[in-house]
Amino acid sequence: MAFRLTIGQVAKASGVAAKTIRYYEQIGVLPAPSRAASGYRLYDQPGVDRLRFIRRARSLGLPLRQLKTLMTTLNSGPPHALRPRLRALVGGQLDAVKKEIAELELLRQQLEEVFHRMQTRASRRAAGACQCLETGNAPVRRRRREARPSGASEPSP
Amino acid sequence: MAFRLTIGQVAKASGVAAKTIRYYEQIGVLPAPSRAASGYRLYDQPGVDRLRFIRRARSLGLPLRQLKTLMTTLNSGPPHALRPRLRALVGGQLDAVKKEIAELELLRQQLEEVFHRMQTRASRRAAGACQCLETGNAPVRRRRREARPSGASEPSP
DNA sequence: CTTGACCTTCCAGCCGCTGGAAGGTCTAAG
DNA sequence: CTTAGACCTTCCAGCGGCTGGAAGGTCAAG
Repeated sequence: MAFRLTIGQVAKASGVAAKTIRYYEQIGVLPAPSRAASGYRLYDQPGVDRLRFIRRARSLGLPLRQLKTLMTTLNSGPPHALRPRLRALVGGQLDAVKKEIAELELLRQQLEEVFHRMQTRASRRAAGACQCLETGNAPVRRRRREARPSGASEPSP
Repeated sequence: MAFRLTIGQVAKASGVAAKTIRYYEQIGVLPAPSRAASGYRLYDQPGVDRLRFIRRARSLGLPLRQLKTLMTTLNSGPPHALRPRLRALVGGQLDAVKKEIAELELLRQQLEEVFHRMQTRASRRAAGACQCLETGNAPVRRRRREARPSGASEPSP
């Protein structure tokens, strides 16, 4: 009994939003699934597995671009060959994360310094440029972009 | 002798790319400067100061949206009033950075675990879904977005 | 039959720039 | 003078990874 899930069901089953699934398909990270007569997408077990894999990989921060090549390679060749590729990706991501942590620690120091300076020294001449932020050459950083919960309560498999 | 700099000169002087300056003006973070007969933008000392302030604030990760309200408030009211606002912004950013560091530490743990598992346990059945990435519910993370150097060699002031 | 939950497609926006095209201006050299 | 090239102007588009919303089709329950 090969089960077939609609996109909403597979979204719940995998913890990936339906819109995101369509997007993954659109950019070629996922292959197009079969369709019902109505045009509805229908997913089978491998489809769900792929999606869970992607979700996990994304939760580790692997970029879709890399995942895309990984997935297309996987769909058209022996699967054992991509173990080392995946390991390299994970290793690269590990390095990147370490680096980013180091950068953020630096930023934190700067912010703490500025914060304390602003507390203690009340600057007098706060003209066109406020001098409370005056030195320092840290790299420019974006503010946190809220990570999606992704906890999606693994349902009954 | 009130000096007037073209956008390229002020870009060098402030360490902010000319394109970025135009962009800041466009979104209302910076007021429109005066223009030469040719249409060239011309910046004066307060203009340069504002730009340096923005650059520093951005280097601390303060979002442009906030900076915009800060700057417009500054341009139309008493400057001392925004010291606490700025301090609140910096404090908020500090909290956000701490939180992000904590998240990244978690992610690093996960990546290290996965990396080591992939080294030791060679998984046999690597079918549609590779099981090496199978558990875990970390929030989704993006890969590092290369921070711009921003060291821009503060020139002679 | 109607309601409402689901599904489809497509287009637009988030952030903070950055690249490029198409054209105007300024400076210095030949 | 012309010309080269470095600068400036505007506008449009794209990066990543989604997410929101519009406009419309489908399906099961009441």
